[in-house]
Amino acid sequence: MLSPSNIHVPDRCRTVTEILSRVGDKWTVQVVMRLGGGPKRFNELRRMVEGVSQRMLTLTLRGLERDGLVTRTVFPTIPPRVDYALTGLGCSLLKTVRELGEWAIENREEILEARRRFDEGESSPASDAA
Amino acid sequence: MLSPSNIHVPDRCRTVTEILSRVGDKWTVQVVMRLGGGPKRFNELRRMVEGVSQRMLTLTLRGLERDGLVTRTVFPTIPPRVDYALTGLGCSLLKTVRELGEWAIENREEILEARRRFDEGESSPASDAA
DNA sequence: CGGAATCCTATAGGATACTG
DNA sequence: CAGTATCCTATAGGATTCCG
Repeated sequence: MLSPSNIHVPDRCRTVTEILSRVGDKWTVQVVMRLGGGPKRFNELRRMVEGVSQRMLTLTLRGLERDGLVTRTVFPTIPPRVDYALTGLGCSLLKTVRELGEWAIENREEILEARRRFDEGESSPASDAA
Repeated sequence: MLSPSNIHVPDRCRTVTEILSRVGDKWTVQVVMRLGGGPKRFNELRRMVEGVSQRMLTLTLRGLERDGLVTRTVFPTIPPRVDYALTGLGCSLLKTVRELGEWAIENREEILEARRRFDEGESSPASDAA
């Protein structure tokens, strides 16, 4: 159904870019990954993600909810309780994102080494011209 | 070799987050995808990516080069010519990123519809309480 | 507990002008 | 052509305070 991914369709590019900018933000992926372990409460997530501010967790979850990636369930108890869980769509995203994560882990060392080499070359640019 | 991806290793999380923040920036993915079609010159890329400023293209390419994802080849001619090409590492990233792209394309409509529903519900929050 | 609102700063990134 | 340098603005996002 899809045409081969190596042809350039502007509309698709925009789609991909748009989705990636959501996925690429500072917290979305981490939140999705934690939710991969099952539904979580707000502060539970807050503790798990570590480093996220309350504000950003709220915004991140709102965005995910808006895109149909997580559900938000309110229990009108006192104190209130709110559960967040991945939808089917969210699970499929998690799966894909995990693959990117695997790539990152597998190639971490190679990237870090390339980075070291690059930074070395930058600091002494005349060394190889001799 | 890798432990299952469903256990939480802080170090890995940081790696994934770090890599994703590179991939998730505004231009990296688009540049990598265009380079998937073979080596490109600077202004050639500039025209293909469409919307990218010269400054950001430079920064994006520098970042990719630093991480060992693209090579930069200078031909000391006049006018100068510089070719950018994916490395093996860059190709493997492209492959993974394309999968995320496929996901985005496949689920585009579902996401957009979820978004519409969400925005509707927000604008008339009392409608379902009746 | 689970937010919303406000304030403030750091950074991303665009536009422009200059250079080898 | 392929950058670099500078300036400027918009946005992301942290810290804090208040609320049901």
